[in-house]
Amino acid sequence: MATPQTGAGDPKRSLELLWREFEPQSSRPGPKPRLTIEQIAEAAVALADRDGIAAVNMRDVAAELGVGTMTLYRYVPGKGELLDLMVDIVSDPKEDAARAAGMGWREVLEYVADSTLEFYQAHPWMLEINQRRPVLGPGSLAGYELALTAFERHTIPNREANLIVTAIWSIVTGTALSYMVSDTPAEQGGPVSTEEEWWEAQLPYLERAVASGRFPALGRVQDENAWEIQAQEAMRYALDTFLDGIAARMEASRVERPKTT
Amino acid sequence: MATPQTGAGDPKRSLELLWREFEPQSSRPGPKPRLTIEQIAEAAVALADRDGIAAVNMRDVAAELGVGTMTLYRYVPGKGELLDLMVDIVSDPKEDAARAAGMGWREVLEYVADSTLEFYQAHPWMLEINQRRPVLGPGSLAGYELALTAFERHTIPNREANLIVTAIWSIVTGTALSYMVSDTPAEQGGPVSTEEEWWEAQLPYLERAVASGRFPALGRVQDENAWEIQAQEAMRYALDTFLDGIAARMEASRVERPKTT
DNA sequence: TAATATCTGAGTACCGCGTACCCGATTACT
DNA sequence: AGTAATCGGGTACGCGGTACTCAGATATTA
Repeated sequence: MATPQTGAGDPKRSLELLWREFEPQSSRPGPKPRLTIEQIAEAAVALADRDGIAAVNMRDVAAELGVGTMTLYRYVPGKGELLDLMVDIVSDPKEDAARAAGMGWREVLEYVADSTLEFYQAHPWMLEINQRRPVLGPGSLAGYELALTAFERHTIPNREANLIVTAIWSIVTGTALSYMVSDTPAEQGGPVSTEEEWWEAQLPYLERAVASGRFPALGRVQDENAWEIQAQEAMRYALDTFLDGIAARMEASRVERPKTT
Repeated sequence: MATPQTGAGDPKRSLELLWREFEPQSSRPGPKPRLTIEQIAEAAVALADRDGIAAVNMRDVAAELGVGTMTLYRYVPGKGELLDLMVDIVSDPKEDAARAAGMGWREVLEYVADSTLEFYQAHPWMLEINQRRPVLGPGSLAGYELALTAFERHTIPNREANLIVTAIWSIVTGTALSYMVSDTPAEQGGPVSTEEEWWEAQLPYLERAVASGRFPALGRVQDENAWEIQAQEAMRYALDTFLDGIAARMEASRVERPKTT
């Protein structure tokens, strides 16, 4: 568990946990549980939203809920599985899905991209998590489902639809990673706390590097506000350009073999 | 250090470490160092390439070099700074820069994207690392410099050049994240080791989810080889589409205000 | 209603990892 | 030669994940 990553625990147990709706347990002897899995996940998410993913540990999550540390293990197999659960719960677009109904394909994709960026703003710890081995639960599937609805009334090969959705996810996540250098409160105790201080520390070195002449192209980009770019702007630039390319391609194929609507 | 991320250590000390070329130390009393900073970084990189970033710990890196654990701290302030060093060292495009000379802008950008994908194949642990607070050292700057050379002979506003380079980085990194579900040897001891087993475990749940009717669009994408997509293909699709958009934009601006070459 | 099987909550302890501290050995400058 | 700084590396501590364990509570079954 050194690296917070999805699928770090036993994936079978993660899947059982995420899809627990599939196996409603019958009534059993013994006391009723004091907690629910949802409560634990929400407490962990709240902690992560507030202090970053590094602050999420079993002791503190338990303390947040007013129970002993080991009590959590009655509900969740381990920290790895809890992380998968957190990811799936926040990934659920919930009521967003309804809003996308009736939009055109481009509108839906733009809406998905925008709300994903907002999502990263609300849960910056999602950018700290290594997403290899995604554990697909109801939440993630709902998110993918939402993106796919863009092509509901269009004849796009499934394979291409997948490529498009992945591309958009890449664009949004990539720009979020590049520009959301969030100041997680967790590290405010560290030697350099704010983003501003961060760049300030690097400046003298960058200046010397450019002065050395080893980076001529970089040196030419020193003017104006070339570096003052926000996540929203960078994402929209990449997204718009990409969607222009898609639109051109769709237009071309429509001209090739005309089709009603 | 729970989360392996750049800039986790003291950034000032990281910068001093990365830009150590700026301050060549004069001869000092005491024994000659047995190691060099490069050796340590390379040992750590080799370990990460082989077993993933989670396998990189001070004890094992030291053992790899045949020295005591604490000896490393004579050369490197701490693990966080070592990680920044590893990132910067592998980020250096080295001889790639020469090969890009003379290429057209699109060719350069495609070359950068392709070699970045290969880079992730060689160093999959770079995808496991959280890149917030990038510490800019000579290696990363050289990488950025290489991408910027694409616009050397074109009049593109600096701001836009930045947006394009970032977009390409997002596309490559995003698709790598999505499709390079690498089987890091480190976790081969775990309950599910190969990628195949991984998807196999998820399949029954996905089938039940689709069968439930809650994900109609997903259900429609069940045919053919819609899900069999490789990183290379996904990246090229997104990249080509994006570059098409850029080309169209450049063409439009050239028509607007004609310019020689 | 009584018996029983099972579950809950939580303290204790262990292990892996980063690293602070310390000491003897070594070597350049005066 | 004397001095002072540096090098190697052993020891130990703190933090975080979690295995083990057991007393007490409680829903089901007879």
